[in-house]
This record gives sequence, C-alpha cells and structure tokens, in this order.
Amino acid sequence: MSNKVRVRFAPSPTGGLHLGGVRTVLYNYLFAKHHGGDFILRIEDTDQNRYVEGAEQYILDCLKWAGLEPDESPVHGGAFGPYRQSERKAMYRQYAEQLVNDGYAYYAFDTPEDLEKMRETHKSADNPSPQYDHHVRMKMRNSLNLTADETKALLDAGTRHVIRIKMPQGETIGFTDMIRGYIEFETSLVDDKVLLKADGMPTYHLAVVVDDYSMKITHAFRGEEWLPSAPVHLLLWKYLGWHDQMPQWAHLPLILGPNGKLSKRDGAKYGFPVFAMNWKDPKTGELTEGFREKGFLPEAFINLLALLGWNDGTEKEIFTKAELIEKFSLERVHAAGAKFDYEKAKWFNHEWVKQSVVGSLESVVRGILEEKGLSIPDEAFLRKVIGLVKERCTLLPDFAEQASFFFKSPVEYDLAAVKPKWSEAKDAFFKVLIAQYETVNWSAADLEASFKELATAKAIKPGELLLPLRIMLVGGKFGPGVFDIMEVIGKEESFKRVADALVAFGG
RNA sequence: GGCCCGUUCGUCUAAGGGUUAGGACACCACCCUUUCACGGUGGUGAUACGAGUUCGAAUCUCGUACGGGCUACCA
Repeated sequence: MSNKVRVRFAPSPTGGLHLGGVRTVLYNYLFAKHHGGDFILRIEDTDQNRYVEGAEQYILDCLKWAGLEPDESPVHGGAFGPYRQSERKAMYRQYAEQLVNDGYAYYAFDTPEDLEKMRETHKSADNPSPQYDHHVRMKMRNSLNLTADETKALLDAGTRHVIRIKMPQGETIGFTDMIRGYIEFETSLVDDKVLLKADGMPTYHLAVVVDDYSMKITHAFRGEEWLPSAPVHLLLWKYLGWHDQMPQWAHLPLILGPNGKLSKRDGAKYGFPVFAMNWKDPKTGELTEGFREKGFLPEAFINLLALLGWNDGTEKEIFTKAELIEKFSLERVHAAGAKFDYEKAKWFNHEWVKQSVVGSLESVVRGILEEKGLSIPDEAFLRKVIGLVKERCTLLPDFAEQASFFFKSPVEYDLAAVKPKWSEAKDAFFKVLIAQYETVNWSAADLEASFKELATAKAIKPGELLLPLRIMLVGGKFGPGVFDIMEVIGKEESFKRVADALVAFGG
C-alpha cells in the first residue's frame, strides 16, 4: 500500500507543451504503468507574472490526445489535492517559517535595487554573475544580521521580504540519480535560493519538495536542467525532516535542436513542429504548429518520443503503448542529450500509417477529405481507398493528395507525359477498350487481363498504354495500380474519365 | 568565469574487457514495379584526443578538448 509507485509531471502553465515536456510525461507515465502505479499531473502556477490563460487546459488536451491521461490532476481529482500550487499557497509559508525557526532559512528584506547593486559591486571578470551566498549574505539586509527586534519590527510593519535558504559551508551533499549514478555537490558553491517570494508564493524549490512530500511521490523525473539545483532540494528534504521519504530521482537528458536545447524558435526556423498540438498565444495571437495538426498519429508520436533516448536493447523500433509499458525501464534511458531528427520522426509516422488497420484511420481521413470539399459516397468506398493509398502517405494530410482523384475527376492532366507519344492508334485502342469493357467482369484482375489481350491483338506494348490510362484516371503519374483504381471508381466513372481524357489528349 | 552533466557513423542508438564495432533514419547504386510509393539487395559512413590499468579497452581510471545545462523574488 504505502510503496505504490506514484510519479508526477509538474508543468507550469506558461504556453505550449513541447517535445521535451511530452517525453517527460511519457517516461513518467510508462514508469508508473509498468509498475502498476499512479501518474499525477500537478500544475505549478506559482509565478503569477508568467501565467497564461488557457495553458492548463491545453496541457490536459495534449495529454488526452497522446493517450497519457493522468490518474490524478486538477480535473481528474484524487486524494492528494489540490493539484494546483496556487491553491496550496498557505502550506508553503508554514514550512518556510518552520525552516527559519530551525535556523535553516532567513528573512531577507533586500529590494530589487539592493540586489542589483550587490551584483554590480561584486561583478568581475572572474565572477561575472555574483550570487547571494555566504560571501555576501552578512552584508545584506536580512534576519541574519538584523537583531531579532529589528526583524520583528520590519515584519510587523509589513515590509516586503522573501525567505531564503541558508546554504551551509563546506558540506558535500549528493544523491544517486537513477540514470546518472552518484552525483555530489559542494554546498558552499550554491547560492541562498529564495524559497518564498515577496508575494507569498513559493518558488519551485520549496514547492517541489513540499508537494512531492505531501503527495507521496515515490519517483521524481525531471529534465537535466534541474540538476544544478538538486543540492537545494536535497537540503530541504533533510531540513524538513523528510529525508527518508525522499523520492528516487532521475534527471532526463535534454532534447536538443540544431543548436542547443530545443526551442520553439527551432521549429519555426527549421520547419518542424515542436509542440504536441497547435498553440495560439492568447496575448500575441501567434500560432505555433503542433504534431497533431501536422498530421502525426498519437501512437507514432509517443513511439518516436520514447525512442529518443531509450531503447529496449533489441533492434525493435516500432512499439505500441502497451509494449512500451511492458518494456520501459529507466536503466535503459541514455544519459546524453538527443538531437531531434524530423526525418526520422516522419518515418515513425509513416510506419504507423502503413501498419494501421483501415478502420482506425477512417475517421481522421474522412475529416481530411471532407475538409478538402470532397464528398464521400459511402463507408465501404472510403475503406477501399484508404487500403489502396495508405502506404504512400507519410503524414495524414498526404491522404488528401493521394486519394482525392477517387472522389472527383482530374481537373487537369499531365499532358507532357502523354502528348509526345500520343497517336491515332492509341486513341483507337481506348475506344475499343471501352466497348470491350462493357461485358467484362468489373474486377482489377479481369480488367487487366482484358486490357493485355487487346493490347496484344493491336500489337501495342502494354507499357505504352498504361501510363496514358493512368493519366486519364488520375491526372498525374502517381497512385495505386490503374486496374485497382478502376475497380474502385466503377465502370461508369471510368468510362467517363477515359472519354473526357481522349478529348483533352486529342486537342 | 564557476558548478554540474555528457561525448560510438550526418542523426537516433547497440555492443557494459576479447565482435570484420551491429541496427534504424537520411544519402547513393541496383532489383521489383512499364506511374508514384512500398518492398528487397548492396554501398558510403563512427568509438573526440592523450596517457594509464590489462595478455587484451569503445567499454575501467586520469587529463585535455569539445558539446550541453545552470548560475532570477522563472520554471
């Protein structure tokens, strides 16, 4: 009971959910489900300045699309709520004050100007970014140098203040990362991080510890960018007296763009999506494209993300969600960052489109075709078309290109492919062919046999005739076999297309 | 600058002391297909560098270089 696996994804609702975020969700989810545990979504909305309307709902929508729904969240509920940090505000101050009372933290009354001045005066070539640490804290305005009475007076007067952790000097503190092994830090080198901000909200550092503790999180996974602040969190677990309940940590490798940590900018610059779904910034109105809208199947999306930094030790690359849950293990997560390769991402989707059964593709493809203004006669027809073209579709919108000629006659022909070699004899061939087809059983195999028979009789190489026939039916040099196409579109439509094209070719 | 993490084909990775260093994407060639794809076969292509340990190192240790992250009252 008490050792049930509980993991959490804790995004801040500041905008779109990018690849790295979704992969963190995925690894959390897979780990939880592999161990029969729970996956929790916690919203870290402690920074009121960066809060973006709609971002929380967007994150929920992304998880739903990807098939990674949480067991507990602000909307799914759960026994450890509330799941928004803004709604947990009261408890953080209590713990922060406890730390002050125990001598592990202190009140700091420095204004932003004071901090700015401190950084300016201590800045040098050797130390380009001075920290608020043991070197300077005794020169600042905080409860460490003020008398108890002075501090109390300031607090009573409602002076704006923060609570900072008092990093000890000369201690070495470490932990064992599930991916990287033992890592240690020198406490003197870490600054006195703010724990509670002047507005009463906790910073990430305090909130993550308090919440992971109170939500009984057993394993905590986050991006590698958090590694440098691990010593602060380690100390908080210890100072708060919870050290034996600290989750096991794993710092996930970063997903890199062409230069450094993958960013929204990279997507725009290199032409690939970075967010799971389209994200429209409510303030600027700027739209950032998502994998869903680009035409990725959710199954392919999680598959490609899972393989970006993990493999099961075999050469298998295509995994269903169930297989991922079964095979996933943190020990096989690569420690190094992985550069995102859009070409490979598309390959994953193509594999998924090819192997998907027709029925599972039907509704999305229907949507895509209808959006193009094509009317779909009936379900059976649509299914046949999907079966015929799916292997040449990499992204979902490719269905529009690959299948539209099934639903409407070509508007224009690739005449350059036919005209130069067009002849009276060929024209005559097709007229006879149509007459002959009147009595042929309308199946691809029979149509082909009949076609070849007539070609032989007329002493024209079938190859000379197949391309023109394709252009008549399709308009261009692409698509499935011509006889398969005819079988699907039917006799009447086939005859009409041949007759129309004959006019165009002749003129 | 300091601290931390990392380093196998262009990219994602396998190989956790002994292999002709394997696979996938991409690229090239050929085959299949008288379309476009799919598919098949083959090819180009990597252990960052230097020491050390060892009979033997991509694998262990150290150093160097390079890459990345962090260095906010942001997460």
